[in-house]
Amino acid sequence: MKKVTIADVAQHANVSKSTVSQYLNNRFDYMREETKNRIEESIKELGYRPNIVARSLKQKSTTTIGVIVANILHTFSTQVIRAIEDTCQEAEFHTIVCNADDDPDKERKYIEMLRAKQVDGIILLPTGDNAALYNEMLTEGYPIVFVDRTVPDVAIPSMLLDNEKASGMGIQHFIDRGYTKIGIITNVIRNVTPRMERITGYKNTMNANGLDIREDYIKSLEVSRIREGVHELLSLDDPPEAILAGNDLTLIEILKYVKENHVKVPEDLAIIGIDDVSFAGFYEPGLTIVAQPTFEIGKKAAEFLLNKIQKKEDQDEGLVFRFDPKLIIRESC
Amino acid sequence: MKKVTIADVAQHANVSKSTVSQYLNNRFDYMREETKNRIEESIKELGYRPNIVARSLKQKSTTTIGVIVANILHTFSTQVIRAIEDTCQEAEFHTIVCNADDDPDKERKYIEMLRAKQVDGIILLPTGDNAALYNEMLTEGYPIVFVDRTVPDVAIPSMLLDNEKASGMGIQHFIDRGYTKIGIITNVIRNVTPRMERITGYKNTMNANGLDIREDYIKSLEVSRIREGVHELLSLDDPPEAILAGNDLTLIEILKYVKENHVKVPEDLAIIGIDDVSFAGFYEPGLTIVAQPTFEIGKKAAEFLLNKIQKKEDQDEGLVFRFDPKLIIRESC
DNA sequence: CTGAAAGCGCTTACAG
DNA sequence: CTGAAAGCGCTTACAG
Repeated sequence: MKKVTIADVAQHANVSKSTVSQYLNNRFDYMREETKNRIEESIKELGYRPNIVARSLKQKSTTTIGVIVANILHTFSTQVIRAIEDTCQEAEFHTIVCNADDDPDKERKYIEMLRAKQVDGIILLPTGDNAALYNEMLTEGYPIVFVDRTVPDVAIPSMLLDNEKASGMGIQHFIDRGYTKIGIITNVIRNVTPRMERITGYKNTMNANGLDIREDYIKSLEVSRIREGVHELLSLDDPPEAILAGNDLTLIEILKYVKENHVKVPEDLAIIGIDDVSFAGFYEPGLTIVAQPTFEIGKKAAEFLLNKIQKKEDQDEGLVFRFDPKLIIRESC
Repeated sequence: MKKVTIADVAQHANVSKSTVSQYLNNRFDYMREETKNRIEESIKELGYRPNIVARSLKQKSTTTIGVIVANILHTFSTQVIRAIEDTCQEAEFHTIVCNADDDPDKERKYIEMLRAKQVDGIILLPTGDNAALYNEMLTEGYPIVFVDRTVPDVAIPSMLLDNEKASGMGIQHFIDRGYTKIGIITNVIRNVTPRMERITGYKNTMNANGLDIREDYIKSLEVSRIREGVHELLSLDDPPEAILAGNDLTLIEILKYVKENHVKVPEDLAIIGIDDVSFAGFYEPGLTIVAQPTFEIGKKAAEFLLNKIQKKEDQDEGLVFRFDPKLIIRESC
């Protein structure tokens, strides 16, 4: 079963390799009908399949992009990946997905590998800790876009949620329902955009409604410590009656606590989460959620990158693209 | 910012391209320390990054494998993908993941594309409807393994759950808890291994316990019709008191029905699902589940494929590898 | 210990 | 309308 190459087809069809190549690339302008048919038949007969690696080497394009996510465990990441794949699919681009696992070293390694593989561009949900490397790619003009986060002093186009608005929406909904003792829990990795902006949104909205900000109502913890955090919050003399979960993983930890301690939602504790988790609708009670437009975000990121790759012209109409969150009201508040 | 190639490094270090190539491939046996250092420095100075596409063309290996899943919406698929990626990662292989969306045409197209891209092998969660194509790859000796399903008359190695045992375990647990009126719902796409085997397991276990099999307790429906199916089941004169959900998507539909109709679990209806969904633990009540060893399955598939790719020797000690399910008892039965 | 040369399978000006 | 030739950036016998 040796590979059949373009040379075999050429020989079989009694034409030159060039002509077969023209055929493969749909340049029929100057090709006689008869030649065309002969080539077509030879291809079928020999079961020829073009070698894209060879083509890539010559054309300097692999029609493949890389996607590196900081942490694949987030619903957000998987949904964005899906959107990116769908969008690339339409443009006949392939994607290679890598999970940096919140580890900047892994991230760097993946960037190197993907570039060695000559991917035409990269979509990065950055860990944030490789600023020098990011900037290097930027100055080289290598096509890259960020998703979910921006990085200080790195002017790479970023597609991300309007995080302040997102937490603001959740908090405002609590307040509209009459809650005033409202806490927020986020999970901390590094000082990363979404978490900090969400806390800002919380504070701003509390202020705007004339409510005091109590630092002891604000918790930033590692995932493994969130349940403790909930416990501490609820053990306060004057505990919060509502909690905003900063993302899906945080929400899940809170729900685990709720189950373990037979907390009644929303009677004992109202809950709103950011990120529309799969079970929000049929969980009992249905979970009120601030959803991210994950599909739009992924789609925009992919389109932006593909544009950059395909046309050389600059399209950087902006650097930071903010997307609007959406409040989905169910029963947990 | 023109690309620096091996020729540039060679020139800069004052050696030949061959020698640089030796260096890159860690063949230091015959290289003077000094040469080595010179090359090393030149690489750093020039910021040289080898072009893997060129290497792949020459070596006829891309150190990349393709993974095509029939339907990415299943928890099973995403978990298996994760395991495959982790395993490949260790072997310095990359993966390209494609979602066939239960569409045999898409599947065929992906297989063609991946092979044109010269991936070294493919892991397929087959739709099942491309038997001719599967067999073609088999006879060509192209490295391929199946996961989750076998396909009639296609002798490709397959890693999959012991499905009969899985549903048997669930049914036996119902029976052990005193249930005798037990139904099963699966979602139907095509006549695909897991679904059919799970129904067989159901029947066998009922029989083994001296219980009659009622055909009206067995439902195979499209996802969108499952809620109706539950309704029909529970509207029977003599309705089942326990239902086994054939997979995660089915389980979710059942839970939606439960919520909409205020069914009490397990008092009104005991439930067991196959596939350990993310929320099983903190859902109220905790969901009793028959879990698949998704990580093991994915790992085994990847190892098997990589073996086949790397050593040419045949390792087909078997054709169908069955994995044991595990019952996780929580509160829904 | 190192280099010259051929070749992997394509594409692309260019010539005719 | 079609072909010969060069080249993409590597690797790999082989020669010395």
